[in-house]
Amino acid sequence: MNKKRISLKSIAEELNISATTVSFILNGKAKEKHISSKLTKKVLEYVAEIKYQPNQLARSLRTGKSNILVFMVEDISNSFFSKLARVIEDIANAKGYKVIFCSNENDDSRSVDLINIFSLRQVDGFIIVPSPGIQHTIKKLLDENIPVVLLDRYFEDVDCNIVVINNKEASYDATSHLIKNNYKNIVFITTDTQQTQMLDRLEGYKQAVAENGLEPNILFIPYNDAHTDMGSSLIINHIKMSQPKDAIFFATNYLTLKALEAFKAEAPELTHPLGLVTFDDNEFFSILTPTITAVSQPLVAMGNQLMDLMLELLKKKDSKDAPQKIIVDAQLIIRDSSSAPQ
Amino acid sequence: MNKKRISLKSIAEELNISATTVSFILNGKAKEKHISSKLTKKVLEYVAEIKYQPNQLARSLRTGKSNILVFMVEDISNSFFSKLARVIEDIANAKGYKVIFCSNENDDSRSVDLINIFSLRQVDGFIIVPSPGIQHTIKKLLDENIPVVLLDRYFEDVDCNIVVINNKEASYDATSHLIKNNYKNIVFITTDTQQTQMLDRLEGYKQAVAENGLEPNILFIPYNDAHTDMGSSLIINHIKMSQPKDAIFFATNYLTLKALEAFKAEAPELTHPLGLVTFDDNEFFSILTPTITAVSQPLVAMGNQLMDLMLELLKKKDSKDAPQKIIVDAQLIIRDSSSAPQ
DNA sequence: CTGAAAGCGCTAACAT
DNA sequence: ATGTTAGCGCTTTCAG
Repeated sequence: MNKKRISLKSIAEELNISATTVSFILNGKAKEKHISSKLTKKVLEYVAEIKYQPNQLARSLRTGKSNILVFMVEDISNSFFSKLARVIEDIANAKGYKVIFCSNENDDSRSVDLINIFSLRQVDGFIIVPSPGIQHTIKKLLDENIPVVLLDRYFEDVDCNIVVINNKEASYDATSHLIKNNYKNIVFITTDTQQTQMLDRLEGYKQAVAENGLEPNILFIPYNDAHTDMGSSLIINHIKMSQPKDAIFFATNYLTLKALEAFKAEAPELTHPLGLVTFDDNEFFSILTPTITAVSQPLVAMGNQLMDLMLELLKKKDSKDAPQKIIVDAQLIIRDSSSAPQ
Repeated sequence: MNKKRISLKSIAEELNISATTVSFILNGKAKEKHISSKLTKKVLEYVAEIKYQPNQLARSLRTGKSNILVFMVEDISNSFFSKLARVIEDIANAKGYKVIFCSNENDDSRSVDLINIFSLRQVDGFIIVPSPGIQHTIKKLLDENIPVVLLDRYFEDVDCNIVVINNKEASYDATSHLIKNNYKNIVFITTDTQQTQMLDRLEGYKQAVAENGLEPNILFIPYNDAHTDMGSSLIINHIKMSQPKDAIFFATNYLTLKALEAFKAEAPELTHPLGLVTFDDNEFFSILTPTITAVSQPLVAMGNQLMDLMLELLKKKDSKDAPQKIIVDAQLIIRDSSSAPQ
């Protein structure tokens, strides 16, 4: 049993040629380097026989490329992000890239740590759902000419490639839909983060309400309460106080989940007459009673756009083209929860 | 602006000492190597000032360690796996490891490809939800003394560390629960894969049914149909044919989802009188009508056990201790869907 | 107490 | 048409 790890060198020795030649052949430069086709064939066959696979680490160290991408999201266990992760993973794999996923919890220091750590590993590119205050870190990446695409939200003052949905319009449409169905007091429940996606959704809601001569009714849940029972309590209390109990528009999926859980457990009498619309579709929404109307973000389209952009950046890393802002249209999926009240 | 990338060497030059000394200090070997505390302090301060961070790739190439773990699951967008991923990610990060997630789709060649690719990147350890036929690849990893922990399912003929739940008992208990609640014709719906977790669940069901003098009623869905409409049709047809329409026990979460979708859309009249129990809990089960009884796999406990094992393996990679088989108890969460029929 | 030097495995100018 | 050589940035043995 040959214990010696196979390497370029060991192959070269075995075949009595130089490592360079082997390297050229393996990297498809045989033609270009005028290496005889017999030798090429011989090497290829030998390599196939012993199933040699080059050490990627050494290669990366030398070339500066790792063929690894980072996909940093708020929370990989959130179904929106995990579904999207799957789309991206598949595209990346097909193109020879591996993907590292990580969750930043919308926390700046966590984001910065993760970005630093992966930069040191010579990651080739970043797809990032940025936490509120990491403009500086993003800029640093851009300055170093590292491919970055921002997802879901962005910074006005950072000139970066981004893929987002038309949050404001989608929110406007969803609100208008409720209004058209005769709801008058639409509570908009959102978080208190000052990030673009949430502000745009709020804006769309406000505009639709104003245009129809209605009063806005907005509940801000502190971000840190949103995943806790504190969040549910705030929601339930607010709804109990609202007159008339009419409709709710949730600005993001985890608020919806928290609220539905709480309604079911503690105030089932509230949920029945309420109109409900939420951002982010979920496979369970068509099974719930009533089925839930949702603003669906087109995962596959977004994943494709994201990777198209990224692959382009990866190709021509040098050229400083103007960054692109890609806006994907969300779709309102109308189900029972938003039908006109009796 | 100093364009020169900072490296150990550049620091050494700047400070007029050797790279060796810097390396020792940075790796906490100052004491051990009897380096003067003044020098140590000076270096540490300088390094902090210029925010030097060592190139991990070079370090990995030299040491053979990457501080990266792979977590390979069937499908990262499946909520069971993405929730677990989150638990593992957090523990790993706290211990200085990064995690690469990937989905093998329960496909052997995909699994083998992924494992190979990551081996070449000197990944430190693998947590794997194995596809049916990769014993050989797992054995190869073990032979090379690479830390591997199998999750959810395993191979009888591979001597590997594993973390699983008590599938058979959990399944037996869930079936018994239905029987106790007076269900007589319990359809067990599973996939046709021959993997341990599914076989054990089937076994538990059979045993409970047999002990109570009932007839087993088993529906095998081909794995490749399970995520498609073909799967739903098979289920609906089978239930329509079953007399009496009584109860269903789903052996895995995606079957449940598919079936619930289909029932809601095409045969709402069926679902009402049926008793339902499923493997794998979901946050939406307590919101559905009726709420769904589920065998809950304790994610946090599993994640902890998994990482305990992995970290132990990582520490003493040499010693060939007997592999451990850790069995975590699942919990039956009783909700409305399994209450006694009227 | 500190440094020189070898080497992890690969790539790519620069020979020849 | 193929080989020599010099690194990529780090760790670690061995010498002093």
